[in-house]
Amino acid sequence: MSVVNRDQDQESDQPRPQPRLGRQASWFEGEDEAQAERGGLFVGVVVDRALDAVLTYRAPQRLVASIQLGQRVRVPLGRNGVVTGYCVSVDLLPPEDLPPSKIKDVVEILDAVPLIDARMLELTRWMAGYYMCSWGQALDAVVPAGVRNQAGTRVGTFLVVRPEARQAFDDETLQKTLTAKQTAAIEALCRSDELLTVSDVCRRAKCGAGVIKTLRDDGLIHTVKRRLSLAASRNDEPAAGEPTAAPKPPPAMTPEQAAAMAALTPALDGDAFAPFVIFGVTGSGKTEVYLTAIERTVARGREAIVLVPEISLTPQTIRRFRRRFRRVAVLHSHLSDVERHRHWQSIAQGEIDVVVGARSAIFAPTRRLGLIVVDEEHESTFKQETVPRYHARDVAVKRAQLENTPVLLGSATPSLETWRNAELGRYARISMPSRVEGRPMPAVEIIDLRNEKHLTGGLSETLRLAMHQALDDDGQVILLLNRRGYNTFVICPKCGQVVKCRHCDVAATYHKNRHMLICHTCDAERACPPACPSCQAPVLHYGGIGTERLEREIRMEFPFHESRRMDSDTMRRHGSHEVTLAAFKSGDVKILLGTQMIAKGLDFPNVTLVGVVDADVALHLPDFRAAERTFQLVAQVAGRTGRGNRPGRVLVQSFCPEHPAIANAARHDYEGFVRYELPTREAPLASPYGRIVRLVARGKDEARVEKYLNELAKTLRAKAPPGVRFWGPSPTPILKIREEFRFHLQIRCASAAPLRTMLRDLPLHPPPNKVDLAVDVDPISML
DNA sequence: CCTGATTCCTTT
DNA sequence: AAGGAATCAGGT
Ligand SMILES: [Zn+2]
Ligand SMILES: [Zn+2]
Repeated sequence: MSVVNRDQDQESDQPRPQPRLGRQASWFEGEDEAQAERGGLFVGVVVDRALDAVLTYRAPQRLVASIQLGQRVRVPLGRNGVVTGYCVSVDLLPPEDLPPSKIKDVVEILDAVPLIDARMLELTRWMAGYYMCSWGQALDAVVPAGVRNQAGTRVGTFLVVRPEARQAFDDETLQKTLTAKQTAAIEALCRSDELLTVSDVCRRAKCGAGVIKTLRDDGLIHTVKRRLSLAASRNDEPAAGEPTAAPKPPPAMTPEQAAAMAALTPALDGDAFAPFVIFGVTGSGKTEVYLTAIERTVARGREAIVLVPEISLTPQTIRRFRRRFRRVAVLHSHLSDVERHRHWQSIAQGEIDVVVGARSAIFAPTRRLGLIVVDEEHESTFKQETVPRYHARDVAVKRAQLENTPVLLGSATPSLETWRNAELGRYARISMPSRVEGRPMPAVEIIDLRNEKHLTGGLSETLRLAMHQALDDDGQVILLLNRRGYNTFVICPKCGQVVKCRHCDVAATYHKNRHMLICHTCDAERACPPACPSCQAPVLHYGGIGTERLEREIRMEFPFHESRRMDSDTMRRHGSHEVTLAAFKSGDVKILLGTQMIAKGLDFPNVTLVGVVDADVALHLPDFRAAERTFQLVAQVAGRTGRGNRPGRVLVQSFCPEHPAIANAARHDYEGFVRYELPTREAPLASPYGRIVRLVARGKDEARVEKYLNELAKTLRAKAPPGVRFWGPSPTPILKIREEFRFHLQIRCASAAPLRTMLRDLPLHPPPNKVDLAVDVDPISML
């Protein structure tokens, strides 16, 4: 057991330092004067509600000595009773415009040690302003639940000998007044270096609890409460079976890697904000550059945070960091509250050099941050789709700015926002255009599905043939199809209606293994209807190919080659991911098929063929980033082959092979794609040329939702500064989700400031009852 | 004039 | 956000 922090002492006789208050009570009058004369400090408190104000409370005398910035406190709030909030400021005087009679007292301090520091307070305040949420909501995103409820700790009661009694015991005057058992108990307490509980003392002094009660009643000893960590052992790290290999000497650098390090080194050794974009093709060795940069950071006694998309947080990735660094914390989304709390504590304690994690790892409470790395910077999973709707990459840049550190944004296919920032010189660009060991980029062939005769089970003849060849040559095959399920729609041939989810305006997907229709939006299931729900026609047509159907096709076509499907249906159990990848790596499995989770950061030297079954999946979605996402996915997958000594082949099936997203991805030509895509964004003020705020109203009463958003749009339009443009209001692409109708309004402007001023008093136009309004700054999802 | 529902208002 | 007060619609 170890004491992790000091909690409220119950009967501590330590004198409390008196607050030194420069009393300038001249403007206190009458009864307010009495209030003010009670002394204390005035603290700004942000409550964990959607309440957009800092409320002032008074810390009474008994709390004055312990109140600190970043602690959580319990405060009375209106008629709601007592609520929890964060202390964000401590002042000698309350704000002048606040009648002192309204100021209430802080009831209790929850954390002996503040959960966050001043820099984190500043970061969250920025988030609240930028993403238009309350400060309290931003703080809630930063401090994990496990830390808030101190998961894995408990409060223990310990015995302490009062100083007078101890003195008397040391002088051996006390002993005369005590029985033998009592003396033994006091002696046990005085001799122990650590705090002892009642049962500890009983064991050591071989006495009963009654003896201790007598000593307490006589005032010779008293009790003290301390919060303890339950398991002091930290042997959950590293993962089982994972030898903590001695740090390996880094491999020799390629000229490009060396050049990248040369560009980074001054920033890594300095103390200034320095944003970089590392634009490196897949296989160019970006990760080695990150590792070397982190090494340099750690060597000067600073910590590094590495952000990686959740799906890339594979054992392979984690191993790479553990091999190189001793004190690594990995923060993935499946940690328990206790594990998360323990990691938070060790990071805050300075016991960790490198934090690797997904989105929320950007809030890791490092002590002396020296570097932030955001790998796969373009990934949309860095955007949180619930309040606060922050983008971890952008928060990373802001945090780097506040903490004066370099930040590295790495990608083979940078987001257009980041690319433009580099073009404008806001970010320094480091290019790594060639692969390590001079390996060529794989040849990518596009299969024009319009010319393919037989397209059974999603596979063209060309792709089938290529698979046979690859497998006959003892190579391995990866097939990507970014659609789960067996059939992606069920349609009535008579009336043309698609069977929809009962609660959403979405076509239901047929899952054969469960023989059910499942909604991919709300996960609701429904039985396969015996007849058309609209016109009662008895026969329904099942169409559209998902991974489950593709798997069946592969099993039939290649019965003697082991295949494995990897999507969120087959990877439900924790660890199955790892098992499947291990089976593929060992060569037992020859064909790996699945959704985009197979496209990330995996390195299989024996893969000689990668097939993209339907490159058009995301291309026609009603979203200005549809082409960008299609390009990114195809380009990422194309980089997954030819990493070993054998040359790789990539086949991409598409109905629109000449689309620049697909054609440029096939040529591994990022800049070619950018030259096409960027100009299409400029006129409509889409990102990166325009800043976008998206307002989404939703509710069960469709007319009510629509009416509210229309009225809101009207009032906003009336006071819109020049240069602000409105898109909508219109129904969202998915009109209904979980019985709620949704309408949205996009507001775009070349710069952020007019948007901000216009929306500053959005709270003056709140939605009516049973309608909710969501404000999404820099939206990623448009559905 | 009473009842339940809905909207408004405040929070330090 | 959430609770209480104020207001409203409709029935006796
Ligand atoms: Zn029908
Ligand atoms: Zn649904």
